[in-house]
Amino acid sequence: MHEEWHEPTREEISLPTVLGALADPARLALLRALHEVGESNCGALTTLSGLDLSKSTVSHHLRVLREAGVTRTEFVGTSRRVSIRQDDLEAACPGLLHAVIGSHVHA
Amino acid sequence: MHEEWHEPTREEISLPTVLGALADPARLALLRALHEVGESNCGALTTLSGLDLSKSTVSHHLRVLREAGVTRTEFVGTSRRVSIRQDDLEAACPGLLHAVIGSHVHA
DNA sequence: CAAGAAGTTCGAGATAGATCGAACAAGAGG
DNA sequence: CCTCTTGTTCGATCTATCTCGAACTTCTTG
Repeated sequence: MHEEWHEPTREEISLPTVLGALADPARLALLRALHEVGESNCGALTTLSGLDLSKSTVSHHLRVLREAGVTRTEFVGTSRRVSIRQDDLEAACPGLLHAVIGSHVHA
Repeated sequence: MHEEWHEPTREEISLPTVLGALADPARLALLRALHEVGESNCGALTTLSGLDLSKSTVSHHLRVLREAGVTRTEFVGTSRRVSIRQDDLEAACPGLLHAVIGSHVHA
């Protein structure tokens, strides 16, 4: 099979859900790493973000981001290409991504 | 007693905590009502926001907002004056409040 | 002072979330 | 075909969150 997963359409993106997805240090770290590098696969992203979490946990976090509409995930062989849905996010929650990514507040 | 509660200083405000505080429809509704009216007390805020929640639940949500550094709460007799810490929030998480309050994404 | 009004706190119940290891699926390479 | 690499899914566990009603604290007011 491996039909793509369900990712919300731009109109389906909901602010509380997005905020919930971002309200976790691990996911924030993943998102920032992703923003720096543009796009990446799960393993590289884990390393890049400096997280010490199991594969399954990272997979879980990436799923939360994906299902909130924050990221896009494409199949590339046995790997995945993850990227930020910048345009959709900007349309749904103007300014939010920038505020979160660019913030100097950490941890 | 009734010394004021502990509210985080501007420097203590953390992005994940703020995002967590905002990642709830009820708190988002309270915050929007608060933003419209400038400042208010708990009861009026409950009415204004159109929420159908018990006093204790609203008290809980306002506590989460307060402890995240999003709102300020002052004692006024037996009532409370709640307001948004706009400056501190803008300093700690630039653009975030505006992105969240001004968003056209609902529910 | 007695009543009432405004909130808080506590304890309980239910639901959601984070994390892991083990088992699984599927492409890539020899 | 066998094995390695990448991720996903499942089940379990632990912790946090939402919600309420009941009891309490403090002011305010008759």
